[in-house]
Amino acid sequence: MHQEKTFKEKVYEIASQIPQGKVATYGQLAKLAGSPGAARAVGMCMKTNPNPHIVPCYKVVASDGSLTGYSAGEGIKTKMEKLLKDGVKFYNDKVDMQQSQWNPAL
DNA sequence: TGATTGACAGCGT
DNA sequence: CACGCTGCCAATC
Repeated sequence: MHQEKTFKEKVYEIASQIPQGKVATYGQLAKLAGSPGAARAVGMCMKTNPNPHIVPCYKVVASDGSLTGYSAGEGIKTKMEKLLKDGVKFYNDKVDMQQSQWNPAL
């Protein structure tokens, strides 16, 4: 292996570090991965997600707290249920970013 | 190598 | 408040 961890590898690692009861936005993961603005690239990584059991992609939500993507189970519905099970606070059909957005510095 | 894709983000209408 | 368009970035075909 010559190449260092690629962007998506970093994203997977960071996503797996999201604590229980918290969520992160695509843009946030992108920034933590070293490429702020690559929110779309992060989304593609989740889609290609080769290891869904180590990458809690359901903890990754849109910047406004709305759930996007997720093709497993009932889709967004299942994703919401998983987040609720994790202790994430919801507000209407969106995550309460005020309380549940992950703060890596914390 | 080039073009296309994709689970976004921000702003405008 | 809901919808649409543009811009950004990395991976994949």
